[in-house]
Amino acid sequence: MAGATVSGGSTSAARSVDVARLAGVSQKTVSRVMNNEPYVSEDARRRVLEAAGALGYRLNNAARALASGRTRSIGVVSLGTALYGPASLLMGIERAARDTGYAVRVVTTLEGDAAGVAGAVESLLDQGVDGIVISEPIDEGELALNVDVPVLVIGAPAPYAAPRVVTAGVGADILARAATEHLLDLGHRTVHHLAGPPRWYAARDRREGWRTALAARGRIEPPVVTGDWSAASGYLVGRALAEDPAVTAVFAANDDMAIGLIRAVVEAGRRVPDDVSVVGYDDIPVAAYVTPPLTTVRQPFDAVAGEGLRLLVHTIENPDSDAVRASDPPVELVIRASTAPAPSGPAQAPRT
Amino acid sequence: MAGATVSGGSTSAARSVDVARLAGVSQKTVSRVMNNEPYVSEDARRRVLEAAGALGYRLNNAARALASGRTRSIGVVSLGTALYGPASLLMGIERAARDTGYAVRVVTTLEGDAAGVAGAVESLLDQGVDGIVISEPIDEGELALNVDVPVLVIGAPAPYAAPRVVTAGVGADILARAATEHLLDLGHRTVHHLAGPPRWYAARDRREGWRTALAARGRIEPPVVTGDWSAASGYLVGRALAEDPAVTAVFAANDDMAIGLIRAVVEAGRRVPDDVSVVGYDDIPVAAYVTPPLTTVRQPFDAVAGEGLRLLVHTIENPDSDAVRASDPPVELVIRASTAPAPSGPAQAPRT
DNA sequence: TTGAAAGCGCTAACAG
DNA sequence: CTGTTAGCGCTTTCAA
Repeated sequence: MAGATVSGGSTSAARSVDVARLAGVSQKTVSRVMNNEPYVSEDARRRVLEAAGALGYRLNNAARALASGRTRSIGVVSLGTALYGPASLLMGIERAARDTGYAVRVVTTLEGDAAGVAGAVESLLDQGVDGIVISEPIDEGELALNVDVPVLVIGAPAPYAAPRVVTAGVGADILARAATEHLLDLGHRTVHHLAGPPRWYAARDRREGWRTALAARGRIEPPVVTGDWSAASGYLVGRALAEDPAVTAVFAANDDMAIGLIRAVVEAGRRVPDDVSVVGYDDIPVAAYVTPPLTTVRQPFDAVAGEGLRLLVHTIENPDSDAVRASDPPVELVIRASTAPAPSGPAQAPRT
Repeated sequence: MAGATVSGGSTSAARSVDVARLAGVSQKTVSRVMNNEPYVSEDARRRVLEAAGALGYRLNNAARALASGRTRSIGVVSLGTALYGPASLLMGIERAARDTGYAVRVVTTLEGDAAGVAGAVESLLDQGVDGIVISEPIDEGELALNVDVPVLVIGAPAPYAAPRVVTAGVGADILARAATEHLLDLGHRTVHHLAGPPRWYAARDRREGWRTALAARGRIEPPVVTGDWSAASGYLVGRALAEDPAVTAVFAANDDMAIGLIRAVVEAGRRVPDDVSVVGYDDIPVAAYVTPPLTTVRQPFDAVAGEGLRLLVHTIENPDSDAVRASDPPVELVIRASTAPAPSGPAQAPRT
């Protein structure tokens, strides 16, 4: 094909034999040079590099993959939204992958996607990847992935029956617990929870952390209200919380919902944090600047992506190594102005 | 390789010859079936599909690419941040690409990246792609991309000297103009501008639109202050604006900076929108829920990505077609509560 | 409608 | 240190 579509004198892409000819070496030597292999004389190396430059030579990746059986690329399954968490993770993964010399293929899923994560993984496998990253997955039932490449699951306890799985970024429960305790320490009788979609592992973790904190202090556990991560949902389902005078402290499963909730509270005529304290989760870039600045939990997405990818690549390149779990990254409660001591008095000053 | 390394009974991945043997047809017929080519009897097709299923057969993409000269994948150069605009575009591109049957490879750049966009493009070309999307690029000087695949540039007037370039999503100036006029219509004497980094085409477009609107009504053009798209920068550089009593209306180049600016205004003891009106750009998901809800310009990222990608694929598959420019997508000014009539009198007064 | 033969451009052994 | 020989698993002719 190459060259066949070119009508004029335009030269089709140079191949390694062309470089070899020009450099006066064998094709194999060109291959050695391009792959930075040892056992090439400095002189030969120089000549090859020169010839390659002159010809604009570029290794053909398809041929390389076919011959070697390795694609040198990893596939990422990411949620197809611009939500801060998934997007940050995706960017972090790409950067980390590039550092390790792997290219990145991406497939996104949407919630309610018929094919779902399994379909995305299939598609990645069709494309050809040496490893797969599943970022912030949803529980779609015990998924038996028939995968022969290592899989990294970020933000979920590896619900996949795949051969070699590494996990990273699990442990949101600890932070959710810290967030809840912060509110309790402020004197609130109990803490309400505005949860994420129950099928998300991330949502479950945070809910568990909240529940644990409450249980540890013997507080009553109010019914959970559930949103879909969006500020809009935080606003909608938050209206009920906002109007309930018993509610003085809420831990929202992410910052977007926290912001929506705050709006609902404000519109209900109550003040944040004077009447209602709110804690978010993620520390999105605007969190420090909204009104009031949001107390929240900061996740080190880059660190999670980086360490997870390092482990994945290790597993790819050392097929016999055991599956591992990345160490939990340092997380941090960022206290700003959306939380304050519980309103004093009989519990709440009724305002309508 | 396949089979050669397998010592025991472990089966290595099935190849098309294996399927052919099982189905009792030639390898070429398997190829025809897998590619949905015509001229295969229904019976043969069925037998092949059956055998493929039984063997868990999967077309080898590397071999396919090598033999056909087409990779069926497109590369995306995206800014490596979770900023709403770039992230939305990336997700939209992936979705659109999948709809057209192309896989997606991603390379991110960071501002101040030594290699920059050119380096990212190189890396994509090394990986092997049939087309390239450059999303929201930065002006790094007239870039002569030595590229032999079609390029789609989103959000910039194609500063690339590449053979076949399509552009999409250019035209922010019109909306920036509408945003500015909205403020002028509200009775503000003039409108200040909190701009994005000057090297971003998106930032320039918005600034031009603002400038045009001002000029058209003969208003004075106040000095521009510049941020880096982040809420933090909006807050920092916004403090000067916030404290200047002459400032009653500001058009910020994106919502994050608008939010940071509002915080600065509030901290300066002035009210939004009573004393200062603020308009953002992007309509990020929290824009409707921050305090006050933000008047902003909504960009249809999905539509831009979708149409741009359609054109790119068309150009890939019809090499002789002319380079085109996607039609400008419908954009929209969303009026919320961060804008109000100019404070009357020499000082400021409450609004309606 | 089907199949045989000939590569695509590279890496993997194995010799020199 | 360098080259030779075989494929990798497909798609592409071209012939039947």
